[in-house]
Amino acid sequence: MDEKDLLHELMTNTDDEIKLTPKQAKILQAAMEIFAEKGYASTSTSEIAKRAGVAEGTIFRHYKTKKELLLSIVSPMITKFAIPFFADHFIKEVFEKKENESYEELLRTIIINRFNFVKRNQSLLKILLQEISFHEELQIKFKEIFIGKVYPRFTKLIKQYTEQGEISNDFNPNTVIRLMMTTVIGFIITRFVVMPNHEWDDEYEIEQTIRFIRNGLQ
Amino acid sequence: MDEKDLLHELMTNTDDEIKLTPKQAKILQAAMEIFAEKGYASTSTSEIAKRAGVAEGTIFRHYKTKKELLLSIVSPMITKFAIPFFADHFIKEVFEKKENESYEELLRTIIINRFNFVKRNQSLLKILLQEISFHEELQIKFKEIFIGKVYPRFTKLIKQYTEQGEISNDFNPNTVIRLMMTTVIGFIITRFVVMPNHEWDDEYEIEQTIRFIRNGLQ
DNA sequence: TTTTAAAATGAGTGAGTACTCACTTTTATT
DNA sequence: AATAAAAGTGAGTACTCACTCATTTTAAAA
Repeated sequence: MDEKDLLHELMTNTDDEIKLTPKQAKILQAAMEIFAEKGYASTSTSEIAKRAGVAEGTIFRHYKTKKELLLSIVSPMITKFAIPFFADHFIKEVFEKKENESYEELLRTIIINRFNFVKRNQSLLKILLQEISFHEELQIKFKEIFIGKVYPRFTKLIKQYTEQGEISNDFNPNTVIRLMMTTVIGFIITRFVVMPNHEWDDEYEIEQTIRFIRNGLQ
Repeated sequence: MDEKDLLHELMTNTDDEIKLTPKQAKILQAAMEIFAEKGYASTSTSEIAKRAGVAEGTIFRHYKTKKELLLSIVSPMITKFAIPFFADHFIKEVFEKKENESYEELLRTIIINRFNFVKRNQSLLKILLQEISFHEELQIKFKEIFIGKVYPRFTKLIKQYTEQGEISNDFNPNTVIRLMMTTVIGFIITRFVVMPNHEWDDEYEIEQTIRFIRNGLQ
């Protein structure tokens, strides 16, 4: 898992049987591209149909509304981005390191993992960031996953590392979460959204970011 | 300065004479509100006119296009946000602290200063964040100010503090800028855009953010 | 090969859209 | 009070929008 992009995954189910018709896949691909380029509201269904090489009516055969098309593209992104924080399959891979190992390795694993995920799904991240303010369904899904899944597990981890003395207990756990997340997400957004064309030494930046967080919370 | 909001400032010149007609001010206010609520592309000029209590034609008497109206609202925000980093008037206030004083005070002054600025201009920040991806004029203005004004001064400061030993010289100066800015801007965006309704202890969060940056870069 | 259902089509529809312009009202100047 | 300029108006214009639906094409089953 995690080696394919989200769009490809949307097209196949767990047994790799085809779920979508070829035209439907074309529609998703085209919509994703244009939404990322010019935003959901400025994108017309006729333009999507054109780029997908499909009649406009075909879009509405598969998606009742333009908004439903958007949600079918963006919704999975929210879950997938948060998955290492709650899906058991990933937890073993990401969280279950040798006992008492400093959290540096954990931090590194998470950052690299999410870095590569976003690298493969830059357009989707852009669309998500743009549209989450305007569509309540996305906000609800985000809150649901964050409050229900990510936050509790995160809190537990931080308390654990605070007890082990790796994180100073002067910091409120919520503040620790905020600082960690803005640093990591801030890096990823800077890297892929704000300055995607800058020449980055990714390995170096990741290592420095880890150092910054470790020092910062000590 | 800095005690009034940007919109009010747009309405008056330096001598506090009125530059805009009352209807024009109403248009700016209404446009700002609705752009922040539902985004530029989803906002119709008829709706702006309605909320402003004005005929639709009046908008186009003052602004040739809907886009010109957007730019007249958002453009000043870019300059104003960056002003403490280059306008001489502000530099004295923000940067010229006692010599050899640790940069903690500088950091605090900048954060509090920009925090309060955004507090008074939350809608404008939201619009700026939403629209900068789609309007080249805004990107150009941003780059111009950042590369020409903010970046050089920032680099100089960081080199200075690195020589003084307050910032570890293991960090590349550009990486330091990135880490500092994502932490500060990440805090402000979390505070006012992502979770504006959360109960924040602003003073506490600001102090912890300063600590995090200081520790992180040492 | 015939039947059946799903997929795809694209001209058509009514509700907007940004913007114009001939005209009226308000304000400033003499 | 007369004149000119600026501000404001709103019906009208050409066009685009998301979405519909009767019809045709494709693909799978019998």
